[in-house]
Amino acid sequence: MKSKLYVPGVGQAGVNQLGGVFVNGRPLPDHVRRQIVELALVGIRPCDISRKLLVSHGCVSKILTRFYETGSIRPGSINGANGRHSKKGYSNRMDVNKCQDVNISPSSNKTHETEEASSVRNYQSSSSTSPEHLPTNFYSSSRYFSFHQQSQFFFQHQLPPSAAPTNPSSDENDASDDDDDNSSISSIESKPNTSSSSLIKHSIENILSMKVTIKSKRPLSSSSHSSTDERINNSNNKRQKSLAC
DNA sequence: CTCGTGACGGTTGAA
DNA sequence: CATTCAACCGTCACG
Repeated sequence: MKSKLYVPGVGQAGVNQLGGVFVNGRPLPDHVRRQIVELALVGIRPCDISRKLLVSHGCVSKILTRFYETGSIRPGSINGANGRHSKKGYSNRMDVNKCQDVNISPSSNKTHETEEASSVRNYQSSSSTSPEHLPTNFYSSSRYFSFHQQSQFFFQHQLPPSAAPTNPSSDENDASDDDDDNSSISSIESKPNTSSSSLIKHSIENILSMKVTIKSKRPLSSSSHSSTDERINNSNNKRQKSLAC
C-alpha cells in the first residue's frame, strides 16, 4: 500500500498511509519535528498531530517520547552524546561551533537542555544553504546538503507557505527566519518568553489554520469543537505537568 | 479511537 | 576503494 518513488540524491522517498512524503531511513526535517513538539505542547493529541503533519503515529509517539524524556527534538545522533558520532571528534567541533554561535563556553558546566538548545541553534544556523555553514557533526555535508534541498522541495509541496520551510534563496531572510525558529525552540526548551511566545502562538495559529483546511478537506470523525477542546485542555494539562518535571 | 511498542526496511558513518 | 557492521531513522501493524 506504501507507494515509493526514487529521488536522486535522497534515496527512497515514500508516501505513508496519511499521504505524507518521507525518506526511509532519514530523520524528519527539523521544522516538522519542531511542529510536532509545538503542537503537543499546546495540547494537540498525537493522533491529531500525525494527521495534521502527515507523519505516522509511531513517529510522533517516538519524537514526543524522546522530547519528554530528554527535552530534545533532535535525532538521536545529533549531539554526539550517543551513537556513532561519539567515537570521533565531533563533540570537539560542536564545542567550537557553540562558542562561535551561542557564546557559550564549552568548559562551563552547561545543563543538558542548554547544550541541546545550543546544538539546535547551531544546527539551524548551519542549515542555511551557504556551504561554509554545512553541518560538520551531522551527516556528511554532501549527502546532507542534497537531502536538505530535496526535503525542502517535498515539504514545500506538503505544507502551506506559512508553515513551509524558509526560502533558501536569501540568506538574510534565512537568518531572520532562523531567529524566529530559534526563539520559538528556545522558548520551548528553556523559559517562556513573552515575545517568543507570540511567535509560538503565531506559528501554532498558522498550523491550526492548516488544521482547519485539512479538516475541511478531509473530515474526520464528526466531533464537536467543544468536546475536542475539553479533551485538548485535559491532555494539555497532563503534558504541561509532565514537562514541568 | 487513541497510544505505546516491536518488527521491518532503509540510510549513514566508522572500521 | 569496496565491504561489513552498528546505530539510527520512520513506517506499519499489533495489542
